[in-house]
Amino acid sequence: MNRQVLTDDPDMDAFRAAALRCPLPPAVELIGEKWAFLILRGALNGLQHFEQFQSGLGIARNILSNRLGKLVEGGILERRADPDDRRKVIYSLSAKGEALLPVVLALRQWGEDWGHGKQDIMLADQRDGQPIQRIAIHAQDGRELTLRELMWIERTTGASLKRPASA
Amino acid sequence: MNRQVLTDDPDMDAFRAAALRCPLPPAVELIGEKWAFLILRGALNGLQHFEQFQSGLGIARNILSNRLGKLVEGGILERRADPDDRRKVIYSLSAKGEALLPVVLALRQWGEDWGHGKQDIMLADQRDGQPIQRIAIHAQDGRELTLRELMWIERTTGASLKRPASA
DNA sequence: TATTTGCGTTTCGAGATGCAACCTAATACA
DNA sequence: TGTATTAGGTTGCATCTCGAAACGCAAATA
Repeated sequence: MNRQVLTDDPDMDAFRAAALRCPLPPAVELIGEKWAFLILRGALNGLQHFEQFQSGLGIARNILSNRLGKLVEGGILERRADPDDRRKVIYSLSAKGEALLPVVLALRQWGEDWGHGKQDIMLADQRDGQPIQRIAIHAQDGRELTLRELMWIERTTGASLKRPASA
Repeated sequence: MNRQVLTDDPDMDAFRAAALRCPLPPAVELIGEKWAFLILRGALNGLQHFEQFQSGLGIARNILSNRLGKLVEGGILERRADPDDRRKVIYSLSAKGEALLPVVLALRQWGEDWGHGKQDIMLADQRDGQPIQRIAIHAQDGRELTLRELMWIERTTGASLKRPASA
């Protein structure tokens, strides 16, 4: 009964096996969706209230309500009443939500690189006002790496794997 | 007729104005979707054929067909006939598609950090077998920066902005 | 020639989405 | 005080998308 379904393709089997423990699908389930991602961007830019998201993003109210709920449920946003105006609700990023900044920034950068419009504002270090570095994959020695310069290794042993198997 | 709708909230107006030129929405339109993202992961891991994606991801055939088409249309995947077997079609990443690796990796890393399962394999530098660095936001001097250490500046002048306005 | 494989398309029911109208509590205004 | 407005939803309904299974067709295989 606990027999594994195997194909004649060892790569596929490896892929499926690895996919079972892959952190990506649950993450995608949470923010891999148009509105969730745009809400996240809004929150990173300081939007806090229902009406701000609604008019800022142009999302339908019922969908916004649903998405905010899921993001809160997923621990990305925190929901609390506004002490200054008890009609209002404040949605703010949790630490888990703020940790998504590199993902959003990497995607923004990709969008700019590949012609989906360029912003005339950019992020900078508050300390000296210098723009931040590009987001990239770096080797320990600091070199930038591309897909073809990478290999998979086992976390514990460091042993190398012939083929990739699930990001 | 070309009158702009203004609210009484200047932050919101700035946000909406910036959103019009933001590279994120088009990017999200392309890959900000459950299956598109997982197809991308598959492609980064060497999946090439329709049947590989289908059985590997467990996606319905019509949806897979549709998503592959959109990814090709969006320039992320390239579609060509397999010279060795003309029934087969090879979907391979374009340069534009490969450039999404940091996005996928950043999200995988986030998933691992926040308890959505940890892989026992990791990416390493082919040159020395050392694991890659974490993906993060770096200042010019190399320091890692968090959301609160960042500010927005104007790209051309370097002038600082009081408030953030669209990632 | 008959069968299998690869890559789709078609069909159809279920669920998600978007819009507008409505609701309720808290606040602001007269 | 009474009335209007605002914030944050919910409800109803038409439409769109999704997913599973069946079907089609060309190329490969037996």
